[in-house]
Amino acid sequence: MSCSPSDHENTPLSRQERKDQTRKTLVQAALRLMDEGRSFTSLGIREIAREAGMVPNGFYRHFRNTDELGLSLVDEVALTLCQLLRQARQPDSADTSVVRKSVRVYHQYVCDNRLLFRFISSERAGGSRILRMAIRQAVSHYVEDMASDMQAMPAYQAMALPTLQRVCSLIANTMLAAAPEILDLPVDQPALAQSMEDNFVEQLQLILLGASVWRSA
Amino acid sequence: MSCSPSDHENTPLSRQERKDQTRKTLVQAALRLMDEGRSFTSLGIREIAREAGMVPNGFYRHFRNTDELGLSLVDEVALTLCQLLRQARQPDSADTSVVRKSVRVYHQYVCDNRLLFRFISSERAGGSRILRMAIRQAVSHYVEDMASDMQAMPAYQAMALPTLQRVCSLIANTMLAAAPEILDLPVDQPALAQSMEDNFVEQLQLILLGASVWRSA
DNA sequence: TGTACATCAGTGAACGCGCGTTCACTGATGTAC
DNA sequence: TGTACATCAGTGAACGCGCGTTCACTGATGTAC
Repeated sequence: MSCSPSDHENTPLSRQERKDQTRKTLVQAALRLMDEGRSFTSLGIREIAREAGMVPNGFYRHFRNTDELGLSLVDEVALTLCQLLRQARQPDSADTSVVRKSVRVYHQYVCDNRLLFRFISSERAGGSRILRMAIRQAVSHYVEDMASDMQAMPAYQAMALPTLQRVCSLIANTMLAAAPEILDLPVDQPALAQSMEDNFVEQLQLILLGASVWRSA
Repeated sequence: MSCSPSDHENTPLSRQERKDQTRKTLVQAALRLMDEGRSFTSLGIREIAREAGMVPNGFYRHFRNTDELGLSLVDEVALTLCQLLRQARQPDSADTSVVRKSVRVYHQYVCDNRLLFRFISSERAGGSRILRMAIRQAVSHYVEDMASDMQAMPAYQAMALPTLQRVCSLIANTMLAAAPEILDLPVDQPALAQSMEDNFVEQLQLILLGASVWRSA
């Protein structure tokens, strides 16, 4: 009857913990449906619940409607972008190999967070205005963080913050525009991936080059 | 009983002309629905027909399903981008005022083609893979045309075509990323529009500056 | 030119189905004593 | 610790409604003679 220590680690989840878990299941179900070629505004409560393995009205225990689930998705976006930034805190110059390394890290990160990047890409300019604005704000926040990170680097200390933010905004746009292309890459054509990477690297280098000249102009 | 010359100009449309006209009405109806915050994949045959003022099954006289209508939309996108390029054929240097003028032309163009730019923006990375690919191809074509246009200019003649295409791709990305922001601008805040324009101008200048240094490097 | 027939864009009614939402419920978890 | 009660995440059935799709139709336009 009494619980062994191992039981304490596995089974006895509190009611709240179970609820949070189910909520996450619903959010993931929505992401999975979108990965199958659906847009957020086309998702229905019944199909999300079904994908999550629940009865239709179970949805209402967690969200009042799909918009509310959408905002929960944006929270996850903000978190993911924040982690991406932390992961990219190493590069500190416009040096060729560093940019290439960053591009590879980003590529991997997009693949690892495939569902979420599909969501960001498609809903950043998508149908729902609320979601669009929320994602835009998350991206803005990401850009600001990136800019203050860069300002701490020796190479960019002379640059005015607004200019740096503009540069970071350009970089973020370029990155986000690359995401759907990365996700649509056919798995059996590594040459295509390579040429896309080269292209991506050169575009970023061009931006950084422009920035360095701008700074000294 | 006989037709006057003025009648010849107005009324006597052929069956095919009437059909084409109805088809356009359906396409415009779909665009209007998307402008109201709907994504393409969430559009239904019945509501498109309703918005176009037809009986539900009238849709089938023009398209087999919504995807077929989508491809028709992409055709219009290609056409619109082509016109945009023609309209922007004047600027021929990275000179400040020219970039600003181009940005203003673009801004106006996006507003004039509001519905179509909403569609491009939201479906470029949207749910339907077919549509995504089709739009991407239209944009690629636009980028190539822009690149060969620029290559004819004295300032860019020394630049290799692949590099120019990369630059144009960056410009196109920046432009397309700006479109939804332009469309979401509140009408009563001209200051916001101004700061967005300034930002947009500086980003393009930075790209062109990077390109000019790249070329001579 | 006039007539007889073919075509076919758009109509109106009907179908089966999945949708969002509601309701009363069940039974495990949490709380008070 | 044990008992009695409250809470509430998830269930199952039911509702009215709009959906996609089909069918036979109408009547104006187009064509052949």
